[in-house]
Amino acid sequence: MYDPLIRKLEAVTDLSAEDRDELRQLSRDVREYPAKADIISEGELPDNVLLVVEGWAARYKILPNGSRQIIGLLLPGDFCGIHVAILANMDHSILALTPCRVAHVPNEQLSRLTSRPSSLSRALWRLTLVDEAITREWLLNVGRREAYEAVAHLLCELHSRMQLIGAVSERGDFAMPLTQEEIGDATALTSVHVNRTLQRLRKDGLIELSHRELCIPDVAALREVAGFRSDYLHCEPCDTNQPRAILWRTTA
Amino acid sequence: MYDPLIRKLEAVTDLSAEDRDELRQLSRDVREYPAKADIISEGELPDNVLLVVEGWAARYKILPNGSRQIIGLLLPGDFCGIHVAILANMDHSILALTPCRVAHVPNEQLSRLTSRPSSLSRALWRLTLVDEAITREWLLNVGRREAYEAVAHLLCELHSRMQLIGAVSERGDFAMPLTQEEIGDATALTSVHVNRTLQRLRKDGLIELSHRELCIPDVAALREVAGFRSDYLHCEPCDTNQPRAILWRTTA
DNA sequence: CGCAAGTTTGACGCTGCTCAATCACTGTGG
DNA sequence: CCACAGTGATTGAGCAGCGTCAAACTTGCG
Repeated sequence: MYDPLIRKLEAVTDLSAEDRDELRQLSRDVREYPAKADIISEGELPDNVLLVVEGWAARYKILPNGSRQIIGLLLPGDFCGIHVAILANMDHSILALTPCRVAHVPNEQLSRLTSRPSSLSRALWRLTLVDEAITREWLLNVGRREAYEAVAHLLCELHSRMQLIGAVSERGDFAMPLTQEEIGDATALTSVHVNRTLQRLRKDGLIELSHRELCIPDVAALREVAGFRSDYLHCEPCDTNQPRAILWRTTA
Repeated sequence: MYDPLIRKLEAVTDLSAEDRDELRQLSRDVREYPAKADIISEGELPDNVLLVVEGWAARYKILPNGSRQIIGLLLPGDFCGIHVAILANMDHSILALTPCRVAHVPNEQLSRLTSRPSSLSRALWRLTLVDEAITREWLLNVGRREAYEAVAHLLCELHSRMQLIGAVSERGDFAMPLTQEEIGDATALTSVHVNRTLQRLRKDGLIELSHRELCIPDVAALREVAGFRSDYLHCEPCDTNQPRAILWRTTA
């Protein structure tokens, strides 16, 4: 069975059969959400960690003036909040962009995996690091990149993340269900401007996008215009021979 | 002795004498950085957790085109990276904006505090939550708020954070060492436009800013124009009677 | 006193927004 | 099988917020 989380973790670490088993156990309580449904709403106090099993979701906030900012995208295999969301009320909402299947993971179950020294634990912690790095990169997108580069950068990010979970075909195309309005809310542009920007990217031969399918014929070229450097996603295997993080070790 | 971290934690939780002692022990290895010095540079692999004891610092990234985005401000009592930065290379740099005193905390020492169930551990975890919430709020600032509101919002945030560590006088003013260029790099504006925006805020009687001293005569008014809602900073004490987070508990 | 860093001001232009209409696609019910 | 509606994509015209460039001014400091 295809499991995006396992794929993602195996890209950076070796998993034992038991590890894989424990990870699969996380998805015991899977619930369905239709597109456009809120999975968690601002102010809620979630009592489960959520794991997207299938579909795309988005963290977002609404301003008093009505404009929406998407502050992160959740793809299959992504946790939302992994642990910290448990400490306090949500300060933002999470919305299903497509029909979603979301696993509700009891906190205890996940903490069993994250609170012991193991390569699995290390790999799971690394996921939160990547989430934060993505948010920081979005700040650059929204703040300092022009529309053309920003949209390109977002698409590069999605390409990398989809590739990580094995969702990119050999021809280099993948399902990209975002509407232009949603791309706009992620990059702080209007859908109108996103439209013109996408057209320019198409005209320049950098992307082929239609019917929710995105193909990037020359990834290097798109990354070049986007100024995309994949290292912030930490896709490459880490040096497990040198365990520098000892978050879990309680005795020095 | 004035300790910003202890003050910050005491705002949301009760600390025992031992807790305070352990926290003070974190600052055994304090190093000095002059203004404009990099405290950590992108690509480094820090082997200590850093804790700002005195002074202001900034996380930032530089784009190929040369523009800089400040992705977070570190005030006294703030950790940088608290734990996650240890897992991999830094994807951004940290710069001393003023002369800084920074404690270098061995990972083991901090993990001793964070890996056991206690109100102190809970409070420390909460700090990382707040850091992330701040980054998300900055996304709104940079992406969806107009310059006038964005600058106002940043100043509101700084006011709240300085108040938390007891650095705001009774008259409501505090040291705000950012230059207009730095404010610009934080809000994704140019220093020229920041200048005009600050003038407008001054003219509207919302702020008094000169000589690195900021006074907000009517906090509610400034928050109003900024659309500032302090809850994302989680300043209010949490309900310790209902310990919902059991990150540390390994047996269910 | 004189330099460096930061602030202020003005003129001008570009990127991206607004408003609004039209087109395309898909699923629905008659 | 087709008219219709709803959602999203596309296009155009006009405009405004903010950037750029450049110069003058102010302040802190050695």
